[in-house]
Amino acid sequence: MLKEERQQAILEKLGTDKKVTLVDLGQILNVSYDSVRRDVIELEDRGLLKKVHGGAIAHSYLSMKASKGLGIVNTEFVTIAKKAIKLIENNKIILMDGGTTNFYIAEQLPKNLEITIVTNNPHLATALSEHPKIEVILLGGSLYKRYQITIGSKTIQDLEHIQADCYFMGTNSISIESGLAIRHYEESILKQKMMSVSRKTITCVLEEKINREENYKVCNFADLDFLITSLNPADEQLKNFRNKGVEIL
Amino acid sequence: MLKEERQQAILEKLGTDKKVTLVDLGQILNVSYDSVRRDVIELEDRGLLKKVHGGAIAHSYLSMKASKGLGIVNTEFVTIAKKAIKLIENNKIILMDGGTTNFYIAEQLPKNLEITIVTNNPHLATALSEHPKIEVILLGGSLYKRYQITIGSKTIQDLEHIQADCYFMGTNSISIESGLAIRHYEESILKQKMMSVSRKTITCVLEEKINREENYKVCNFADLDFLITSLNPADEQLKNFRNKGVEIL
DNA sequence: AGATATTTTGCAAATATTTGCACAATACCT
DNA sequence: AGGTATTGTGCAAATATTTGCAAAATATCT
Repeated sequence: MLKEERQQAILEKLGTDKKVTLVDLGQILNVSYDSVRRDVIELEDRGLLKKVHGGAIAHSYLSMKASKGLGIVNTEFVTIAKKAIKLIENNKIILMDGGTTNFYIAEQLPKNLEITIVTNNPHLATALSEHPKIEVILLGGSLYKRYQITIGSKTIQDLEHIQADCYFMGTNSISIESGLAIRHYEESILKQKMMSVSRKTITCVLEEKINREENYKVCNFADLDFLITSLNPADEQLKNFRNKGVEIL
Repeated sequence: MLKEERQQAILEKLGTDKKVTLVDLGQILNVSYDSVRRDVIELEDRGLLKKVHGGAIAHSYLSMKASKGLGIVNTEFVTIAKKAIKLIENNKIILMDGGTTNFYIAEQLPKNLEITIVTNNPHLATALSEHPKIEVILLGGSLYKRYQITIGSKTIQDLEHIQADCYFMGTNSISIESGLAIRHYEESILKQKMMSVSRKTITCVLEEKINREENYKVCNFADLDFLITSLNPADEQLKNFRNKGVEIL
């Protein structure tokens, strides 16, 4: 029995049952416990299920899809999150601001990761309650309702005392000429501050945001350390971004 | 049965019933009392429910949302919120901390009220997005997952620059002898700080919390300015609290 | 095709987690 | 106040996981 065949079967099983134990899987598929365990680990790495002690359970969005019949998972998020998570190591201090992509990455972080996440996004903060080992620091300030983040001089002041290892910056647009830019002035200032207190800056962008331009510039493209997209780093669309001292993943 | 499966079942049960006893859970899920007990503790640590003596109840914010949907709201909350809202005037700066009662009051605030709410409760902050005229300031700090509030020296530091008109303090217990006390040390210190930066302190307590005692004292009863309960101010239960310089509503 | 790498698989010992139980301490109820 | 129920702890058995290793299967190269 091929590995892919097994893994497909595991996902199908989870699609109907929502949960399986590794022992069951081993018997059903007629392979060793170890093999199914390794399969499950691989599938978890790809973000296709959630591994738990003794078995696996369907990912919320998979069961969503099955039960409610809505929402095709944006595979872009899955790809981006997987790449992003590779950059995160134990005991690091990670800065994350608002945006859907960051929220998704945070949710997908491995449960055993022991890191500190500093964020100005209260939704992201409370969502991380699911991760017992992650310490969450919420940045204070005025709540900007439209984007559901805190903002303003208080938020910037909170950052004074922080030295983060890396900063996952959400962005609305990225281009070679205009760099990274967003739609809100105060937020652009805040992002600059966040960059300045972080050793590395990483941005994860959806395809639709590449080569777009917005009003308030945050930084030049070359100021980044990593660019993560759902595309293959060799993709044509990323041609202009190469050889600028930014690692493309 | 997988641990996660059990925990999910517990949350689902709570979603519909609002409360469960550990004994019931053990029988329904067909596992030992100890296991469900440990599950409930874990879930509480993640802020997903509230553990009570002998069982668990749905977490404030979840149960609040769920019960509103069903049109069932604890009438105590309604009574308390009406009294509390009378104390709030336009252009005031209001400090509110964690707790179900404050959450309910915040949700019930008139939509045309133009005030600023300062809070260390991210759920309350984001819920106020529904109120376009209310400015929301979120206090930063470490997120204490169990109670879903920010806490610690950062939070206290954020308060340094604030002078509030009134502070709605959540509490776990109130009695004449022991004053107001709660279960968590750091939070008790924070509440003291909040009192010190507010002109008036108001506490809203459910009937069940009257004459109870907890571990960490926040202040004496007489240090309050207003006490709000669902009872008639002339009620027998409040007898001891009269003539102490605290206005009872 | 045949030889050589690479990946996959199953196994076993060392670790770690989960679970149920006992018992003392505490909280609750009438 | 006293009896019962509930908690917090420590413990030991049962289960799971990790890791290294070697055999089998598969892919790669000349």
